[in-house]
Amino acid sequence: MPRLAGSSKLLRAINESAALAHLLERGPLTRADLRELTGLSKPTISEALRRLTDAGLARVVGHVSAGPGPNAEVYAASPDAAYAVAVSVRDSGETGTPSVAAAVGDVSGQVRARTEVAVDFLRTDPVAAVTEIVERLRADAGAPASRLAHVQLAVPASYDPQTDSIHHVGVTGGWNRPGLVRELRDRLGTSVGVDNDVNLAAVAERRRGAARDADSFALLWLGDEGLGLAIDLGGTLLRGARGGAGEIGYMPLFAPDGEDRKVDLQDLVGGPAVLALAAEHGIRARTPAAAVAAAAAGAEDAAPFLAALAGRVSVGLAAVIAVLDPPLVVLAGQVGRAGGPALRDAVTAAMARAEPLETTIAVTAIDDDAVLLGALDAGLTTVHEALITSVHESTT
Amino acid sequence: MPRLAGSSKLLRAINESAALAHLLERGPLTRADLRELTGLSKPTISEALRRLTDAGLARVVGHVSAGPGPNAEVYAASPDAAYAVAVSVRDSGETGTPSVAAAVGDVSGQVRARTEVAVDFLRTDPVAAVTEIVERLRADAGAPASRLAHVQLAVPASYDPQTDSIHHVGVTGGWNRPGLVRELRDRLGTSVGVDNDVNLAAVAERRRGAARDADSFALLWLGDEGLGLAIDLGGTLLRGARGGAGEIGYMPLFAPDGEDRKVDLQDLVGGPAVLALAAEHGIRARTPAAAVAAAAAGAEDAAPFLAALAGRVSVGLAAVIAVLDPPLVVLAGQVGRAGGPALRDAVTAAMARAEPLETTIAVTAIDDDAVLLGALDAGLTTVHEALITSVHESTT
DNA sequence: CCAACTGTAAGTAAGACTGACTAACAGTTG
DNA sequence: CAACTGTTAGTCAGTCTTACTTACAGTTGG
Repeated sequence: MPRLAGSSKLLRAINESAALAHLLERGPLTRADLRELTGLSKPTISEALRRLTDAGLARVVGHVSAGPGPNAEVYAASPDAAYAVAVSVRDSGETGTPSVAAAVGDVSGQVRARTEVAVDFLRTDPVAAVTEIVERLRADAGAPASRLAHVQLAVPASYDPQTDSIHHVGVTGGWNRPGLVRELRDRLGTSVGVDNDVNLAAVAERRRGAARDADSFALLWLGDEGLGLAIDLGGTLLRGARGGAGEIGYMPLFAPDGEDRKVDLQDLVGGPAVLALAAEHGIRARTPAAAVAAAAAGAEDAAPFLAALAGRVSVGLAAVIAVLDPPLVVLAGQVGRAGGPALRDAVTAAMARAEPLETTIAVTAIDDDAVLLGALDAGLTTVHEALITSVHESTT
Repeated sequence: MPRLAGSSKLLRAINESAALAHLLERGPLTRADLRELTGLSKPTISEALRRLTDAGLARVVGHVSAGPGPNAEVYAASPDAAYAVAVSVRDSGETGTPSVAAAVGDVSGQVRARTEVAVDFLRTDPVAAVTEIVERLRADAGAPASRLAHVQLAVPASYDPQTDSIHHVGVTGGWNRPGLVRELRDRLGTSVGVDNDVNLAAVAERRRGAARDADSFALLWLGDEGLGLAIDLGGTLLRGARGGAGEIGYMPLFAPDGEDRKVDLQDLVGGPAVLALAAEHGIRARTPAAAVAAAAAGAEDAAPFLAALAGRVSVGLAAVIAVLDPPLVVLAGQVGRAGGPALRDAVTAAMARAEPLETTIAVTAIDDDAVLLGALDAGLTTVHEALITSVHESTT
């Protein structure tokens, strides 16, 4: 419910925003398309487009001929109206120094530059490191600093916006000092978003992956190291009170007549546990993902291993399904992806044994770096919204 | 993001809606108040109020004198602009016939009539029974049929709007035939909402109970019979794919070295389980709630019983907290209410043992029929929204 | 094969209409 | 008398409708 009120200026702002929003969401459109979409008259659409072009937010990108008559001009949101940078920070194995992946995208969604570097956060301050990477990448993409609108960080941790601090950091170094994000914001001069890496992978999954048509879904991340859960409810991510939703790695499991064994889900399906389980079944590999990939590819005696793994996964999923009842669960992460359809079928079978299953299980459909792409998607969405509301305000 | 566009008519509609929305949410207001809230000018506010009054949606309810000058007129949304009826269907024990509670409320939130009857749904068709109750109650309240805008049903079951069917019904009779709600809608000639009783209790808890100031919260319903979970995320209830979110009674519990014992949460904290646990500790009572009430009141040897019960409750809550991370959990239902602060403290202690607890545990603050009141709150909210959008449309 | 013609659609210009704002004012009350 | 409520009059902003100009595609005739 918009509790909005105002005079004719508001009207112009609304109409102009609507036009821009359609251009951003649906791509290039003619005046006639916009007329159809907004229900506005020809002169009004013309006026709105004129103002948007003057403001540098839209431009003519071509002409289209549809039968007799003059060719209609095709308008699109200017790709270089604004840029977003995504930075994905991750622990690259227990020994290696953390690696940072980053990408710049423009308003049209195009990736304009991309990089990956190793950073030792024990010796480098996160703020300095991130600032430098962002600046270099922006320069590489040829984007003017004034057009850099948003920086989206992905961290293997949870972020609590209320206290502005990052918790459960899986990365070494000064990441968990409070106020870090504010500092970054000040240094970069842009808005800065921080989110859990698994949450951002879910964003990518919704945009371009297996969850494209899902109403809601849960994404279970089975990584080489940790595991995590992202919950997408109709396109909105559930983050929890302190950004701690989906921290199911720490979910204590119930031991019925229980001497407290303190078993949690991480002990069952975390990377080391998967490796150990594989070894028990005679499958040896360097990483959990490799072990699962071998099994999925049909190594001898693979079926029992996959079944055992699927059984463990289903334990965690049972809780998720009982609480949330998502129509779709996507398996992702290095291990999830490696498992492919074989793991998916095993999990489906394991779940069906416990209860009549009405939840679809799917495997991630993203081959690239899901976290980085998701962060970019999220960042660009933020930029889109900022542009739309900026139209609102500039007209005031 | 409003993808709204239009001409001056839209402007009028927006402004008028905004005025009505404020009247509905904040209660009686003067023109000056509305000017402040909407930012509109005096003539515009006057015009909007004139139109709302003409449409029977608002009226002058008094005058207020604030210093010199004429006394300002105080406007309020007409209480009798529309009515909502809430109907709560529940199983009253295993032997008794189901009981139905119902109430009529007006736009101002006032309860105008209320009733409670026993209905044998084995012999009476649900549609006929509900229609009759609604009609009688409406007549009792002196509300004209044309003004009855919405009927909200509360059922001890989950409702799947996609298939228009009610699942897991705890009530006997023809409740689970598909299309029932559509039928009811046709018969009553109003919009009809159906929701799980625990969800609706959560609505009441948010409006007038322990969760009034919470950002989000989970409500754990410990009833004399079943248990349930409602999840409120910033004022929106999470319902799940097929209305099955929060069906944690069926959550299978993990047995570590598991011969499948098929233990679920219902077996641990369902009514019979609570009664049995009480008996083990030498506490005998007719209902689970009575047992817990006795313990909370300080019956001898009560502490170990409460601790054991709290331990079981914490098993279920651990899963909820791991998945959702709510800032607040409210214990409700007959057993939860009976437990009072004693149970709350016991659960808090049990939870703190498992992990550093950042979640507040509270006891319901609603003494009346939470489900019925919540259904009425939900119904009236629907009515408010309908009124606001009707203003939008009537101006078109 | 080319040139002119015809019908259709894109975009613009002009005038009418709607709604909100400002400013001034009449009426009330402490 | 001063301050405040609510109305009236006039103005301004923005969109709509209608009519017009211009451009293009396809067709027809030499």
